Amino acid sequence: MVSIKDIARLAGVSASTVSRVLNEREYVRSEVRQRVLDIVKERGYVPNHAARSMVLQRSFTIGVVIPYLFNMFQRQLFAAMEFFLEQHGYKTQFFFLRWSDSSEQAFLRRLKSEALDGIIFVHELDNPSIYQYIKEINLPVALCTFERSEFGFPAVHIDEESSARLATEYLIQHGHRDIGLITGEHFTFGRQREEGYKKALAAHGLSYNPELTIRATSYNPEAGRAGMLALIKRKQPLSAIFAATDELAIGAIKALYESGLRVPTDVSVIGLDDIDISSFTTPGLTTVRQPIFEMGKKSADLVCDWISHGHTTENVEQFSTTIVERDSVRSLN
Amino acid sequence: MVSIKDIARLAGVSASTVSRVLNEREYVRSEVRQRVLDIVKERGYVPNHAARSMVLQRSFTIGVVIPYLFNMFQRQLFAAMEFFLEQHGYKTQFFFLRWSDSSEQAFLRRLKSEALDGIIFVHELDNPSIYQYIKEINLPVALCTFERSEFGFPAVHIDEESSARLATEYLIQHGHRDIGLITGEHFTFGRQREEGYKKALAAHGLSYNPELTIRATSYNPEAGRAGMLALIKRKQPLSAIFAATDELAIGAIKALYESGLRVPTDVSVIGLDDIDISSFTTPGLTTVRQPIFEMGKKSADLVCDWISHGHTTENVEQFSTTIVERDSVRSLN
DNA sequence: TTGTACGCGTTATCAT
DNA sequence: ATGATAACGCGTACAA
Repeated sequence: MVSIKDIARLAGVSASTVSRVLNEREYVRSEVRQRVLDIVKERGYVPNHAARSMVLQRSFTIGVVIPYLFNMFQRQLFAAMEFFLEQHGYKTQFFFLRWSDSSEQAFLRRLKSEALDGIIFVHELDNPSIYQYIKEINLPVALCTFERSEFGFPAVHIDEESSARLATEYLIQHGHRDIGLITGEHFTFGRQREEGYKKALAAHGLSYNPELTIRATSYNPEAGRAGMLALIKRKQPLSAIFAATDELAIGAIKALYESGLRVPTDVSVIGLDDIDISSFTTPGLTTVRQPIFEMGKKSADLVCDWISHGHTTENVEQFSTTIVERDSVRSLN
Repeated sequence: MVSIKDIARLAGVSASTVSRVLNEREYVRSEVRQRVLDIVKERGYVPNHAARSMVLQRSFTIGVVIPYLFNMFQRQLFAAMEFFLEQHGYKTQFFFLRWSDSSEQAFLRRLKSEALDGIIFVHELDNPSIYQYIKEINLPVALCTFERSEFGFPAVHIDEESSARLATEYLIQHGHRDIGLITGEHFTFGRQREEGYKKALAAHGLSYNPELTIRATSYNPEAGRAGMLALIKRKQPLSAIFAATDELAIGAIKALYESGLRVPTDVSVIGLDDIDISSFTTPGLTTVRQPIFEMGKKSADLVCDWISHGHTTENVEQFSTTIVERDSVRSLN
């Protein structure tokens, strides 16, 4: 492997000079600069990453913490992040976290040993001690799709409750009264979306029927399918379903068809997220859109800003959501 | 940041001893060992990654090269890889490649500066010079979902042609004669799957109608939808479609419904890959299954084996594929 | 404008 | 069984 010393020797200068050239500092005669550059190119020299991070005490790496079984929504999110992080000059290191304490502990160890320059959380942690640790060492961080105001971290998110309310009210406005909910028991957003559903009901004088709520252990299609099947078994009057995520909705639609119920003829379904695949389901899924790409960009910007300009408090950005009308909701009016 | 020297000082020993304890080498009195371990734990010391890689000349990192817009099949694949790579003690560094030469050049630069211990390609490269470079520096590598026998790299893949033939013959066995193909113009596997389709036709005395073939610019649902729409416009007799990937199939089904055609009543559809979502489409997608998880594991094993035991030639593993019967194909018999 | 010397945190080698 | 020292490749303060 060719090192800075090799280049220096070849160019007849010292390593410091090569370093100066490479880092575009002043005080280098332009003819020397050119000679060095030529040799660098000729030999295909590239600075060693480990050595740089050691002396600079920086890793040029930003960690992105995501669930091990990331869903399609998160997939779109972190593809966007990686893209913008690279534009900012950072490598992206993904941390796939399982929903367990030991997994979080392992993450903490890796965190310490890798000297990350910053972190983006796309995954809400169970254990607040990790947030606490990050705050203590003052590590630049941004939260994406949730927030924790008690730590004062920059965050980008949507108003979960209002978005869920938007979805539920769409159903109500289309004449639905017996509206079921499929959400998940984990994560704050699942509870917030449930809350939005209840508020929509209350605001329109509809009573909340606990028999119509399913709290799944996960947010994927399989959980949606199982949840819907369980809901059907309860034999409550039901004309529409609000699924807290699009993946849940996709599973619910599947279960409905398996049970001989057509969507939206017999039961209407609305989701929340607007993942890629939602426009390709049959029927197309009516849902509430989160601006995924923009949120990914913004969270990348937030960490990078913190790294270069220091932490400016009060930068929690709330993105707005909109209804995307497709074909999974029938109007009863 | 607490370093090995701090621990040494605190324990009243030298840094070498701490290092020996941490790396579980012999020649350390057990009482000293215990004292060091206690302090390490108390201070939460974790070895610095950059320093280790510098002295060991290893990064403990394996690069995984995937398309920037990875599909759901690849997503499942590299989640599996990350899992097994971590078990082998390696970090995973993802390289999202765009389909362009400049993107490949940028990859080459990163490759040099990061001193990877190995690479897994889940993405076939356009430019053979990169494979050439890797071969020259003898960097451990494994190919996943394709192979390049001219370089003698270990690889795991399926028999693309036979798998496509399997899918097409399934259609033929169910009485279909007018069978369309939607594949992609990029990547070897797209052409191989086309070849399998043609061979199946020929083997059963069916003539190949070029009007029934669509070569999309991509392999995602949107491309499948556009391809199917174009195919319908040609107004050829058509009772079934072989889509070269499940994502293509999902888009094709969508287009069919949009055009007032029902699946499988009017047109049957079969895919290839068996991605997660395929069991949740309506109707459930009949397809050919690639053993995704096993392939991810095997390719991780292959690089790790090369790293630890050197390159054993002739380790190209071909996984077999099987038909997964769901509801998107109608029997005409 | 350029070179020398040192240090970043760790491990391996050699001496004790 | 343990410690001192050199080395990995780079950036920077300081000397020249």
